[in-house]
Amino acid sequence: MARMSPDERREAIVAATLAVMQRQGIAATTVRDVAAEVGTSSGLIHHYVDSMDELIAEAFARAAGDDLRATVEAVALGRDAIESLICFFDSYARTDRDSGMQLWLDAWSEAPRRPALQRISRQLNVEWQALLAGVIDRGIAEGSMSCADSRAASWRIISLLDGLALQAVAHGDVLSQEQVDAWSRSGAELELQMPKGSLRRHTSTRQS
Amino acid sequence: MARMSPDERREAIVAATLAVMQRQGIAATTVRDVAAEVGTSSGLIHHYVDSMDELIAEAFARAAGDDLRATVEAVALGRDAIESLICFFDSYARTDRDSGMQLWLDAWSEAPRRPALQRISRQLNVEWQALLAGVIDRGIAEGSMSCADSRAASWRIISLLDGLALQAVAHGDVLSQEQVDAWSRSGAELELQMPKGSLRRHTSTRQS
DNA sequence: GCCCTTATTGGACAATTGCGCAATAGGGTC
DNA sequence: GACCCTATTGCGCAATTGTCCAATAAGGGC
Repeated sequence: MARMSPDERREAIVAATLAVMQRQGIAATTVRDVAAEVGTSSGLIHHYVDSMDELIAEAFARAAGDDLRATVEAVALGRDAIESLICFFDSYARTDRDSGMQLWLDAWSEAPRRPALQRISRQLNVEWQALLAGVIDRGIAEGSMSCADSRAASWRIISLLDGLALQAVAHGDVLSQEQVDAWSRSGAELELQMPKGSLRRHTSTRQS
Repeated sequence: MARMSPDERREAIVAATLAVMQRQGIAATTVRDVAAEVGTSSGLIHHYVDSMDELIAEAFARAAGDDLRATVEAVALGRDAIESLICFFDSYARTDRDSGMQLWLDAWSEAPRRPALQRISRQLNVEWQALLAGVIDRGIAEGSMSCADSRAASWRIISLLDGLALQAVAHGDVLSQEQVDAWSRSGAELELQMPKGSLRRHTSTRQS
């Protein structure tokens, strides 16, 4: 294989790891599979990475972090809290849930045995909740949303999103993506005492 | 090891498998670990079970099925829908969430690669939703609950429970069991348009 | 064009996996 | 007490795993 600069190579390895993880699951991701995906030998992987755990954690952090950052940027576009919340749901729905949520499931499952993965997933999850809590607080200040406890509300909404997305991945034939998306939004409307339909899809119907 | 009747032995093997699964996670459960837990040789395990996948699926079905049955019985004790729903939450809270939910996470994660496990988890999950939907429909008929779409409501509440329990397992230091329990109940009250506090804990404060 | 750094190779290594099989032994039946 | 069925053993086998390492070659600085 052609010689590459360390930065490029490392990038390629992380990207390949992510691809294998999405295809085969975290538990079934092996050094040799990653090497084959990059198109190099297995020894090269360990030349750039100390251990498999570290590599997996880094690839997960990349994927999940990108999703979060995209949603943070989407939320920032909203002129008021309601628009931000709509952008939040739009961005959340746009991410590739099937592979994205399966990755999260794998991460939660493997976390007790992979400390690096546990740290990353905890941190990102709290950031998701904090992002949502910020929007809710703004909505309360603007008078467009109302709830007894914004921390409880944000955790409940995040949990609802996780739970519903989880069902869609695990039982795709029972619940459709559209149902999950619609139910997520109406659940948030209920939680924040907003008029029905306030959170209806905003962007054009772009589907991954 | 003492010779046992096939039924007893099979029972012991499934029980041991469950113990190992809860201790080490589904992915890290090996034939030899199970054999050591039973106190026999590894060969004996395969004398009773065709494959590891089958054994894992059976052990999971046992554990998760028992939890579901316990809740079904608890719900049956309620004289009206509200009591039944309280019993539902009481029973749900009483189960050992830490190991129970971790088992579910493992199952969802492994499902794509273990057909037997996928079938069981799908079936049980739908039964949970059906159980809750039945209570809600009764509540609507009795006039004590109200919602636009009972199917949507039951899926949302189930998803909320899953999502919150998941957070408690994955981030036990951020969310406490008590918070999760309280937030689950208040979420259901909101969803079903019931007065605040309607679903407060019913049984004596028994904690696992 | 030489040389030294280092990216890259390809296989060795020990540990672990699920599964199979021939041998052993325990217990119920006659 | 002899016998037969089968529960039980303990090891072997092939495949797979993460990790390591000596050898190779590519490419940039002089």
